[in-house]
Amino acid sequence: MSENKHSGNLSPEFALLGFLISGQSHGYDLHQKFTTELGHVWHLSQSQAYAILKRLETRGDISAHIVEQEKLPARQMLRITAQGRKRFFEWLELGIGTNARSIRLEFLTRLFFAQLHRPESISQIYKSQTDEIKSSIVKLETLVEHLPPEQIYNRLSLDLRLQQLRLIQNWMAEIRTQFHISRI
Amino acid sequence: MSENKHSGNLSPEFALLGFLISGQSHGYDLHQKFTTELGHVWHLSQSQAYAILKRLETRGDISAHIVEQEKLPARQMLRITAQGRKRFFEWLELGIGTNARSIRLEFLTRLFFAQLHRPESISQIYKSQTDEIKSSIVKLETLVEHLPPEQIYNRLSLDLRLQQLRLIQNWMAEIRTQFHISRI
DNA sequence: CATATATACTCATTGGGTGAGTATATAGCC
DNA sequence: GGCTATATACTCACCCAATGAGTATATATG
Repeated sequence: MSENKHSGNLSPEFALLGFLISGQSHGYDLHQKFTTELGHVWHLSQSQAYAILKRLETRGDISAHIVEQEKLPARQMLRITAQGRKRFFEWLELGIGTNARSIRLEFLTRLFFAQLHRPESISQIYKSQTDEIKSSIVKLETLVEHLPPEQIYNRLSLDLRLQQLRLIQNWMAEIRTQFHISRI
Repeated sequence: MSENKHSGNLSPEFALLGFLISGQSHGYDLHQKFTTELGHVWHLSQSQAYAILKRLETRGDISAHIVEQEKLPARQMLRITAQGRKRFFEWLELGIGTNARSIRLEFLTRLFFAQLHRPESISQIYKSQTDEIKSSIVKLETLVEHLPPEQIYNRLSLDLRLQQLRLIQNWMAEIRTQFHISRI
């Protein structure tokens, strides 16, 4: 029913994985990259970044090995594993969110990494996102239609969500032209 | 910087408190009420409702006493305390969110309970919300202005957030006429 | 007579998120 | 020389959000 339901893939973890596709790195650097490149898309505190990386490691999506440094504290060098790579590209091409927030966050992140690692599948990714939006607009429209008229707060909420989705459609159309994404 | 920062007041806990203003009740019933009245504003699972109520109790915002029933399981009858009442009305008149999601969620919830418990302060609540939106639009606009042109994903993100805030302004203007809220 | 639905609540687990702390190095400033 | 700020690199303790499943009983419906 609602967007609070977290689908499990709305999280910066795939972004961290995405940065590791380009080569090994460590927590501090990944957080830096994240902040400068996607800092206004979503926020990730340093401690959160480390927590997510720890989780990715226990799951086997990345592997860590310590690199001593002469003066500064030791680094945990992180590499993406085959499994992590697999999960990342699955997310890149399959993962879709349906609410305004997750679209802004996830779609932009996906676009960013698709540009980097899979430019050839951008139009596919774009299409599945717009399709998802269209279908969730339809769902919402029928929901609103059948809503008892006395439920004014529920109606106001659904109305706004609908308008937000339509706004996102326009915003995405803009992106299509900006990125020269072909229609399929 | 970002909206992920949870301000601590984006939570259905005040809604539960709000239902208890009208009189004592118990977890099951509160969750029912919540779902039928605000179920499309935000989602609250049963177990979440119980978890929040537990927290409110340990904080001293509500008090519980067990009422045995002949056949069905015992109820935990819940009453709002003086402290809880105070916290609720503070939230009602002071709490404001600044991102699209929290506005939809929190503002509608506040409006709902203000209608019920404090109709005379609706225009004040409305005004502080619209003021907040206006100022966060200004903030975003200057942010976008000074954003280095190469940060295209950050720009797209901020652009969408700006457009969403403007959409919310229109949506709120609609609410003003619907609820006959006077300008102050 | 079986099954679904309503009543009423509990528990274990995962994940999101903050804020502060630890420790060292270097660069700039007065 | 001494002070402070900033950068590097990571850890820890804590709290809140959220799900999903489980427990147990009663009543209504086919």
